[in-house]
Amino acid sequence: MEKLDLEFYERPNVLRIAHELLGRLLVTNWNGNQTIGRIVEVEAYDGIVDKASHAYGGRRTPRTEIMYGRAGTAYVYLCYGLHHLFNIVTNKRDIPHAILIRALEPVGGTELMLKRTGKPDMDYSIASGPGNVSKAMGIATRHSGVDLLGNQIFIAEDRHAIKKADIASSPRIGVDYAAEDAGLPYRLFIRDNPFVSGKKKLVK
DNA sequence: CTGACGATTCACT
DNA sequence: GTGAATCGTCAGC
Repeated sequence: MEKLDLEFYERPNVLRIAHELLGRLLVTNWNGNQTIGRIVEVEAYDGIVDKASHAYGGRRTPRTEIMYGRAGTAYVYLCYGLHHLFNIVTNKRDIPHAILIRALEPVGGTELMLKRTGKPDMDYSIASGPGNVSKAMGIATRHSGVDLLGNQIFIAEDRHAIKKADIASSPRIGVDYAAEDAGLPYRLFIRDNPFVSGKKKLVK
């Protein structure tokens, strides 16, 4: 499996990268256990100009500092005290772009995913929604800062390219606080994929 | 030091 | 549709 490289992550257009992440494989690897999921839903966060981003207005805190670092790094944070949300840092240093992975279609290590999530059987919800993605993949806040060019967590190329026509967009979920930016179509997902989270309300 | 709250999920009405 | 779970983070004192 070929990893996506630094050039891929360092590019300036976060929406373009988000588009290109769809259909690719997220891999986690630790304690001799590997899990693999195809990325079917993402959200782009456009740095300091984006009111929905933790880095809006150039806000820097110990937690968000990761986003100002090198592209191709994991940014994981705890949401609502219980959910670990996994993001990918993009663009050059000091430009805090990030992409939230919101849903995966299980590809490998499904037994382990079932064990981690406590589900008796495989179903569409196993890695649907950002909290469930992390749970199924075994990702937690302690992985914030992990290098995606390494072997623990990485994104792999995949032969099957996603056609542009198969990608749909909508406003992002749970960012109503972001005023005029709340309506931006920065949530991207593979049309008709049953693992995509939420209700189906297509924008285009 | 303190309190308010979140890029959510799930069970329940 | 509504509400509880649950705790690290951060602004404000």
